[in-house]
Amino acid sequence: MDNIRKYLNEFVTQSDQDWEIFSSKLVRVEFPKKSIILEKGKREKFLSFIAKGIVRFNIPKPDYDFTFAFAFENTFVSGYDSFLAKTPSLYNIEAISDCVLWRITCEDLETVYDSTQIGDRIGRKIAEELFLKKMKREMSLLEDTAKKRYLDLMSEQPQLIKYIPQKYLASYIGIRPQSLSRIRKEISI
Amino acid sequence: MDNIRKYLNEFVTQSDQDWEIFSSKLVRVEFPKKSIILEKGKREKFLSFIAKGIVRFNIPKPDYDFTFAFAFENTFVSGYDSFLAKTPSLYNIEAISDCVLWRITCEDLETVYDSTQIGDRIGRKIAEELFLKKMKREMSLLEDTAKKRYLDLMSEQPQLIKYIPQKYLASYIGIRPQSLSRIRKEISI
DNA sequence: GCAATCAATGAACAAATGTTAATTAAATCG
DNA sequence: CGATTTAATTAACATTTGTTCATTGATTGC
Repeated sequence: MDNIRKYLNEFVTQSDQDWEIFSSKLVRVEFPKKSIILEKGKREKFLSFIAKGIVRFNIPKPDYDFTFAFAFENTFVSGYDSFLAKTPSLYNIEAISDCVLWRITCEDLETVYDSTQIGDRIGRKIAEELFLKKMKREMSLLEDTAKKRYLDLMSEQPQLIKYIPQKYLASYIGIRPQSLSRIRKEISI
Repeated sequence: MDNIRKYLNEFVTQSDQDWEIFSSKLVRVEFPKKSIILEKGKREKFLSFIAKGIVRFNIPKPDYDFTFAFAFENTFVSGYDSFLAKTPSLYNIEAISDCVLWRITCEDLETVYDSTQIGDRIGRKIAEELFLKKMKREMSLLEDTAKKRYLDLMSEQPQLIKYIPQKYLASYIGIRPQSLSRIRKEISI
């Protein structure tokens, strides 16, 4: 749990008391590789901190499985839209590798928001952080070619390329696996 | 200013006292069509509510002008990344039509965050709202064709098509103006 | 370890979008 | 209004990505 506090401290300093209120709600859960952490159609009930592992956000479709995002160790993950709007999730969240999560329920988080000085601020900072990430991604999706997105991903997260199957990477980049193969071939030449 | 309070009330009910603290900081500013509200390279100092008009987010480039987002009446607008991280803005914000904004400075907003019960909650809700929008957009950019994005935009915001030059719409959709012309031609047939 | 399954590659052709350049239409400004 | 500038359209060709299908490579589970 120390990592969670460390992560939060980058955003905002909390009193020991507030941290106690928050951390007492956290529950440790393990998910084996390929298990589904959040199922499409169900409502997200948790905000989770990834202590170990990698997850993907995906929409299973008749023709193919659409992966649009990843989340990595030492970050928060949630079906945030479902969580916030209390609507059924539009996507799955799936463990790519064996994962360890620390989770807090929606209701408990509301309690934290209401009963601590700092709850809303943490929530604000997390939402702000998520927004900035999506904004960068929006620009990349509009401006860059698939090849550039792949090269960027390689240089920014080289270790991930090893653990994430290429078909998921391809989907994330916005192309088909065959096209990613083609790009990889070009690059290596 | 009533519209601002109305907008905020959809997120969170505020006490009259909190509203007074917040609204007393708001300053009305007009921007004529084509004027620059936030200049690339400068730091965003305001959170603004659009009382009237439409703005676009753009990056001016040697070869062409890249528009990646719009903001409309009765929503908040800001160079939020620059605002939050206190870094130079990566883009311009420009008035597409004559605009009326109500602005609060970064510093005043911090004061509101610190001196009201509700400041962080408003900030959280705004950031959450922005994040959800970007998430929907991410999926659309990955999944949909340019034609589908154009048709969606037409059905969701039909009035906008009238006011926003097509070259900006094309950029927003992720294609060149020539390609948008081609798509429009196909559709009308 | 082997069979079965799934992932990655490769090639040929189709579809979508980009690029360039010319033409027409619309907006702006005196 | 008329002249000038800017925006939108069109067309021809180039490039990128998608689609289909076959083949090879890697994993999984018994």
